[in-house]
This record gives sequence, C-alpha cells and structure tokens, in this order.
Amino acid sequence: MTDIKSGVNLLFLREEELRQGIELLYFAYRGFTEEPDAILADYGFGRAHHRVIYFVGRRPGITVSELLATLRITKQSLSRVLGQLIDDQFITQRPGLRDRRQRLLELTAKGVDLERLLTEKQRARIAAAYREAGPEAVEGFRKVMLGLIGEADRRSFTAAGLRARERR
Amino acid sequence: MTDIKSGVNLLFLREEELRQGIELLYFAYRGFTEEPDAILADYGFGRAHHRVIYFVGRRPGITVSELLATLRITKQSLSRVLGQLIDDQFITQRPGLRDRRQRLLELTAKGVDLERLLTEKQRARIAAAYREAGPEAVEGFRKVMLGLIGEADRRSFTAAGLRARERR
DNA sequence: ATTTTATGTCAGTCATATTGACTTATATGC
DNA sequence: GCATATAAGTCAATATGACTGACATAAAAT
Repeated sequence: MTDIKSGVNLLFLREEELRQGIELLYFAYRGFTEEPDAILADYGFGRAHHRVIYFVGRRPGITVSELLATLRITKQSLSRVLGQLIDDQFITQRPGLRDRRQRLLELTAKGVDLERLLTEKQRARIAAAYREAGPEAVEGFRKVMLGLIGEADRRSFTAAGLRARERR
Repeated sequence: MTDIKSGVNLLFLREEELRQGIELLYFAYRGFTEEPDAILADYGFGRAHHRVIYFVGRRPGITVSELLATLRITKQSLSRVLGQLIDDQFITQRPGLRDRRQRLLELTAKGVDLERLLTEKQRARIAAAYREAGPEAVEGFRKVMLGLIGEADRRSFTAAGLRARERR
C-alpha cells in the first residue's frame, strides 16, 4: 500500500516539478523582455530590433548571413528591421575585406548607447538574481540552461564557437 | 599594476558572465518552443493556442479573467484563440456556480490529449536537462529563475498562490 | 566561363498582439 | 429596488514580426 502510494506521490511530484520548470522559463522570459520592450516602443522599435542590436553589439563585424543563422529568421524578415536600424543610424555596414559581397555590421556610437540602455536592464536583473542566489546556484543554473538549449545553439557557448568567431 | 589588470579582468568576466546569462535565456526559450510550435502548425494553431491549452490544463476551471491576467494579453487577443479552441472542441466552458457571469474553462478529452502531446516534448527536455545536471544544479536553476521572474508573477510559485487557486 | 554564394528587393499572406467603443448578463452596494 | 460595477464578448482598425515565392546583382569559387 505504502509502495503504491509513495510511487504515485513521486510521480505527482515529478510532474509538478517539470511543470514548474516550464512555467519558470515562460515567466522568466517574459519578465526579461518587458523592460526593454517598453524602452523600444519609445523609439518605434520592437523586440526584433533589440535582437539585431544585441547580436551586432555582441559580435561586431558580424555578416548578414551569420546574423540570419543566429536569429533563425528569413532575410526578408531581417531586412525590414535591419534597414530601419541602418536608416536611423544605429548600425553601419561595410564591405568584407576578404569577401566584398559581405556586409559587415557594426553599431554606431548611437547604436552602442541604445544597446547599453536596453541590455543594462537585463544585465541588472540577471546580476541581482545571481547575487541573491549565490555562486553555486549560478553554476547549477548554467548547467541546466545549457541542457535546455538545442544542440545547434549550444555551440555558441563552447570554446570552439568562440574561436570560430575570432576568424573575421 | 596587477590590481588594475585584475580589476579590468573581473569587470570583463562579469560583463561576459551576464551576457552569457542573457543568451542562455534567449536560446533556451527558443529551444523550448520550437518542438511544440511544429506540432501546433499541423493543427493550424500557434504558440498562443499552446499557452491557453497549457494554463487551462494546469488550472482546470480557470476563469477568463484569470487566464487574461496570467497571459497578460487583452481579451480581444484571447478571444480569437480561445474561440477557435472552443469551436474545435479542445476546451469547454461552463458558467461559474457562485458567479454565473464567469465562464469556467476546462480541457475536453481531446484537449487533454493535445496538451499532453505538446507539453510532453517540453517535459522531456526539462527532465533530460535536470537529469544531466543533477539535483544540486536543479536547485540552483530554480533559485536563479525565481530571481529573474517579476514580482507579480512570482506569486504563482508560492504556497499562497497555490492556495488562492484552490478556492474555486 | 559557369556555377555558387552573399545580399537585397518586390509582393502577398498570416499570427499575434494592440487600442477604442460598445453590448449583455449578472452581481453587489446603498 | 435601483444604480453601479464586474465578467465576458464583439466589431473595427492597426502594428509587428514572421512567412513563402520569385527575381536581381555582384563577387567568389570551380
């Protein structure tokens, strides 16, 4: 009897634990985007603009195709957003040195400012969560998050991925 | 000299650590939604439908206003999605007992099946990540994620929040 | 010289969200 | 009991971010 009962309880706890995991991700992601979203609205931009600004800031000189691969959207989708950011002078393009078909993307000074403004909110939020939780918890957080990330994206977080980026 | 240099390095590491945190969230969330998204497409549904199915499954008898508050969308937005799910018989409505203005929402058998199908992928992904990372890491993960979640949403994860729900 | 690649563009469509205005039914407070 | 508030729903217009498909141009690679 106790065997069956505790078995059921274990199953229930497991189910509950996993569902809480799902919800943690959902709510954390939402909490994470709402502040930048509010700022972006003042500029007439949306979340898509933030993602472009973020990754161009993160990897200066990134090509259009690398950006497309990172964001996993079509070039038509990127085009509108990137075009606006270039028109409004948050991002500049220059031709690749070794391959002149490429457009290497970089933030302008104005772009760096906006990137800071937007990401600062997110960094502050993460910093606060890390501080409260402590270094051990942070280590666990990173382990679990890495496990959640798809194989394809995981490379962005390995030494190999970082080295590949240096080659431009 | 070493003081300055290590100070700079610490700043750099901190910046890098925080940026990696941002990216972990971005990629984990994307990895987390892509499988259900693919299934939903077969039903002519989108991510919004999944969210509704999920929370109705999670809190059977949830009212429309509670669902709106959970999802933080307008009733006009919910209306289309919920209407489709009711038309297609994934969700049923019944009037509230104490307040007949309310529509209490529940999954049908068909709805439960779809909910399982969709969430199973996510549960499996979390289960695998938890298993690989180990119980200590899971504890850390939960601590950090809770810290990332906005004050308003955090209540969903406390005993008080759970108790409030029982009252229907 | 041909083919492939990197980028860009035009056109049409869809899903998800918004604001604003208004309706209906029911509950609640005085 | 009547006025007001609340729960839910609807109509209309709009914005954002994504998609597919077709086609164009320049430069690199074979």
